[in-house]
Amino acid sequence: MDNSATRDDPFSPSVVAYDPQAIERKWQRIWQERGTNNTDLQRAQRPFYTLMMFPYPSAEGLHVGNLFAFTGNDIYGRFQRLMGHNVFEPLGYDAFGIHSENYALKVGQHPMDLIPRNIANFRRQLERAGLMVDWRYTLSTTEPNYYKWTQWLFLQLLKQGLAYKKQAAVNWCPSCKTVLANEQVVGGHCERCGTPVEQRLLEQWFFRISDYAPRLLENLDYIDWSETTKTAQRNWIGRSEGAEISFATKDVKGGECEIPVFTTRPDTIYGATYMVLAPEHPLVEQLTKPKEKKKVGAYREQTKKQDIITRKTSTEKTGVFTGSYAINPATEQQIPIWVSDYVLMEYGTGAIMGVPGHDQRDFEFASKFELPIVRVVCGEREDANTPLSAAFTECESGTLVNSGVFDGFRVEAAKKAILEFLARNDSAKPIVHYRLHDWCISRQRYWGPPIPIIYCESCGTVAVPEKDLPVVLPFVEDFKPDDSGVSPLARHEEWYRVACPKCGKTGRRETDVSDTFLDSAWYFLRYPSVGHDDVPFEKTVTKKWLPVNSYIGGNEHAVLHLLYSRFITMVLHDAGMLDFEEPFTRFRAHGHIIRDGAKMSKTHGNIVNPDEYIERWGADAFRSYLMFLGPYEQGGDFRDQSISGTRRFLDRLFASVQSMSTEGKPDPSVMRKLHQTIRKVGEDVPRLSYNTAVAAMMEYMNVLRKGERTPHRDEIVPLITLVSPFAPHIAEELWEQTGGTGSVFDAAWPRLDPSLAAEDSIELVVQVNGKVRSKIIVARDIAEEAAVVAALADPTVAKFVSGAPKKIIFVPGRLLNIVA
RNA sequence: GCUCGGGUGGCGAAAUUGGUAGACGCGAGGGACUUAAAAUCCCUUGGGAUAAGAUCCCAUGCGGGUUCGAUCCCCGCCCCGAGCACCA
Repeated sequence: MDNSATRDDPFSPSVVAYDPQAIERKWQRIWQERGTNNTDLQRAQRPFYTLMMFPYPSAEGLHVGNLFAFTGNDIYGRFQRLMGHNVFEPLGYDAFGIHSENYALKVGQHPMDLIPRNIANFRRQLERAGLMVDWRYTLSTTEPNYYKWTQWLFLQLLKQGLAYKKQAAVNWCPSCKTVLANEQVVGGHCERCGTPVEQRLLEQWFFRISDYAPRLLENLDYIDWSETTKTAQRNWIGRSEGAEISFATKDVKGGECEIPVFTTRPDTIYGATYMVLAPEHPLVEQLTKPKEKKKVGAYREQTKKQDIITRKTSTEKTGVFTGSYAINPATEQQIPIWVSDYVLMEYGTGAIMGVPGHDQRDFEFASKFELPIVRVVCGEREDANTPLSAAFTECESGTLVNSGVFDGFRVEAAKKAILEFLARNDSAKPIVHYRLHDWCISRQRYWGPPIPIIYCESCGTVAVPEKDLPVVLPFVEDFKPDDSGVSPLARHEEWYRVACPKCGKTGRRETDVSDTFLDSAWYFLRYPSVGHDDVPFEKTVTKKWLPVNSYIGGNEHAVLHLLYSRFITMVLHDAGMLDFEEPFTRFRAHGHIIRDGAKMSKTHGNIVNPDEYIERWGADAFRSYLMFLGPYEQGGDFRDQSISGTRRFLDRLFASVQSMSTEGKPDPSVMRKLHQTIRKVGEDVPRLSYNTAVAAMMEYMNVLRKGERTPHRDEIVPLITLVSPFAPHIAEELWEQTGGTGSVFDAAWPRLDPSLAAEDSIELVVQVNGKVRSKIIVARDIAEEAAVVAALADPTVAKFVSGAPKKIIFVPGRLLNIVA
């Protein structure tokens, strides 16, 4: 749109048209000069901390997805400020990690050069978007005075016994000879060269998040979070109640041996016709009979080679027999012990009882290797004697068969009874398992905070003393991962060769860096304490500002980032450093925007560059459009054409203020609509119904201008405040023009007068047999009898009613239904 | 396969979750202003019957059900999106 014609029109010099570029520049300058967006953290009376997910500063610049997220947060924050809170709205950069590193590799530049440039560009774009960010408290995870405390955090976990080292598999590309992150593995193949990915075992650092599984799960019941996010976390934590049952066996040397298995279906024990161990199970070695050694050994080698993803997704069952047998504690029969990769070492005990009749995976395995399939549960409409063609997994309708004394028990009762029966000789106990496994924080990479550990020949693993932090990530020219399987830092002896802090002998630094998710697991604690260089988070300021009051972000972080943040907060709470254990009081997941029906991507060529749109339409119109295009929590479809709608709305708002009258009195019916709008917007914004809030304001604008009337000052001034969270620049300008003092954001939200908002007559819907036949205007508080009389007086209603009505349904103030 | 979203005009979407289906916006059509165009302003805009703005019928992915009344609740399907994925 080009409004230069109107602006320069010599025939209407008195009319000043809305010029977003000029207004936005002006107010961004004023905000900066006056410190409008700054929050006095010490003196704040009603602190309110709004948090948005900090972006990864990519070289491409700000994505509309970022802006969609930030604008939604900003509106919420600005609204809270208008409601009288001292709002703190910080923003920083999540600049470490594989993303940045890969991009740097691709363009052949160093991340240490690249990142500051990207951050500067982001900062410029973010300021143009008109966010109420207090930039004095910004941070980047790549700054040594930030990651110093990330390393400190690692040391705290180490101290608590929550950090430990173990062997774990990583993705390995044999062609590129490098460790791959999960996102670099596409369908089991290396993203870059297409070679099938293998597993490699490396010593890595882990955090015991699984110790916190019960608490991470239980607290979900009381925190005010989007249900979708809570559900995702519940599934990820994956609590299952079941039993651990021991199967007795003899090892190759004839010694007694017990193999515990985990099952959620102890009721099906009579149908356990074989047993399976994970290939990595420690007992495989001693259970494999000499003549099976070769086969089993080869199978274990083969599964080790397979990459993690194809192993987990292949449907064809494979496996080998060990030659040994175990005793089913219920039937006391011998059952063969197999090894198969469909059993995972990470879950349960790494061993299962095979119940092919009632588990589809076991059914497939048993069918393939011709193991006996016994039915022990029967559905209501089933014949217990017909052979199974698939596993019968229904629980509710099942009754036990072929299960000795338990025949006839219902599944739920049988679970309990069989468990009690087995517990008598200690071969079973009830147990709860979680699928959440420990958090691997080691990365064999360059672009991250070095893990603060020194390995000493005589002292072993030694923590870097806190006074020596940060362990600064050195600038190295060759940061590309290589075939060594360890971090590029391991090529720099001058860096890793250090004296042991304990004994002074030669030591070697840990050369792995930590996971980016560790950087982001505590950044919200840091913001209010930026500037306190001697502590990670300062005591009084933390007490005042945390936990975070409002956090709005994408659900793609529902499990990783949000769960890790909760875990870290709990750990710090337990260490006595925080007095709360949940970091985010309220969390809302926003949706995602697509464009012209497709996800935005380079290949589709439908990426929106915010700069161009802000240039063309103004930040205010662009922000408002992003909020208007669909329900915020669901996202929506971005269409270029539609932006003109929100822009026109702002044009009209601007024009109406220029031409408003200050004489006479406001129209009572317009004032009624105004108060209805104040109510509607005030209700919609807190629940993130931004699209309907904008619609309500547009509707009011239509009322204001209906029949080319000139709006009165009192009718329009409150609308400026309603619009301000969405379109802050134009609101400030109009606030100033209408004689407001200071910033509109330091004024108050318009006071709602419910009596002014109330209608005295209403449109009552009249139905006959549930079909709308008429609408009659009646007093708001009309009684049922009077309403029936009025309705029957209406000829179209009367037409459908013959004789006395059978029934009357009356919804006061709304609807009357006559059942004839 | 499992879990969570979602399916409503030409399009993005509303409907205070059992009470007027389609608010608001885009687009489209018509008109005013203009030499003209753009911009702006006004009117129309789910489909059908009808001389009609009166009135009636049909319509919220499909098929049933509950109810005076269903976009909303229940049962059985189909499609789209996102995430998880051999978790015993």
